[in-house]
Amino acid sequence: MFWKQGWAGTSLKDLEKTLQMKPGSFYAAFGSKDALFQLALDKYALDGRLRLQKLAHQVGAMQALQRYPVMIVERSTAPAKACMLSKTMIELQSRNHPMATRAKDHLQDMEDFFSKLFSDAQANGDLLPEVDPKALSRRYLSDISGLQISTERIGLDARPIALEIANTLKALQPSSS
Amino acid sequence: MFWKQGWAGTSLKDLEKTLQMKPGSFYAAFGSKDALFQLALDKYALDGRLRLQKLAHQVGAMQALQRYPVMIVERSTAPAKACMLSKTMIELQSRNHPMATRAKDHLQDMEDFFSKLFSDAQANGDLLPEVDPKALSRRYLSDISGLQISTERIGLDARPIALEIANTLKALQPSSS
DNA sequence: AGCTTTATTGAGTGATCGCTCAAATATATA
DNA sequence: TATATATTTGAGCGATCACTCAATAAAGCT
Repeated sequence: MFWKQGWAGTSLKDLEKTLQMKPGSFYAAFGSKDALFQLALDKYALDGRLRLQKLAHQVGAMQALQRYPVMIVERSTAPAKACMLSKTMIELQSRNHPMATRAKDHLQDMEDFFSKLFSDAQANGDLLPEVDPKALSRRYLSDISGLQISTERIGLDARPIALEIANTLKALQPSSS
Repeated sequence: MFWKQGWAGTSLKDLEKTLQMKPGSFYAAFGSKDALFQLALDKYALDGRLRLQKLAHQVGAMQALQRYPVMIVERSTAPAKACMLSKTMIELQSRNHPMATRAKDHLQDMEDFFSKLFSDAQANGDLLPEVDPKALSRRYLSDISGLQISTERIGLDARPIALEIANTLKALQPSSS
């Protein structure tokens, strides 16, 4: 619900209804709205990382990074298309809300994780050695962020964008593979 | 203020203080919070379009589209880095708020305008004829959206990303220029 | 100046916000 | 079963939300 509706867009009444909890129970269990939001935000970041990690383990880092944008577009079960980390940062940055900083840090973690995967890909010979993993991961995260914004535009088919991002990576593979 | 703080993040008290208006005057002048928001949103969309249009008139369509991402990153006077249209869509889509649809439509207008500029560039011989302006503009808007998200990440230097987006376009120019 | 029209004022509306806490209920221990 | 501990309940707190409107002041017209 936080992911879909954002911080301000989710009221305690909404949460109480969904969780089937009265105010008192809610505060006994979670402490505050912000505390639950942080749980949700951290879980979002962790789950995303685990999903990519698992995929990389199955099909290799380079393949995983190419499939990832397509996965994002096609995942229909998600409560929202846009990234919860980006949404949170965008929504709460101007209020100097602690969750904005936390979201920003999670985005940095994502970038670092992408960078690690690109390094792995290089070690496997699936990515040209002259490419800088740090620079590429920064660009890649930016592309993914844009893709997720685009995916939120109802009526627009974002799949071609996802494929183009994937193809850009494919072009960075050694020609033999 | 709406651009920076978003719809929910901007209260009438905030607006009254900044505009130096009492509630009555505010409602006499604008009708409602939503009405003023729409004025701001439409002005944002129009101004952005005019800025790019002017630039295209000065240095040509292809040059303008290459400078645009760099402009976004370097513009320090703007109240926020991220695009107000994206922010609005992201914030209000789940509430089925009319402004979300309007923001989405403005984004589509932007994409169409980009497409027109790419067509102009082709007509001028500044863009390879085999490129599809519609597909390119869709990807370009997505890249710009991602860039704007990245620019919002304080501590991160987004200029390299902007330059990479520009360079991607440069690679689509006929080799002679 | 006198009158009409227009604009501004700010206290106050009901609704909703996140949140509290004493009372009621359920669970665990003796 | 009797007592102690833990949990749930929901009315209601002060604050803030977008917004209204009768009273007041300013501007325009003859």
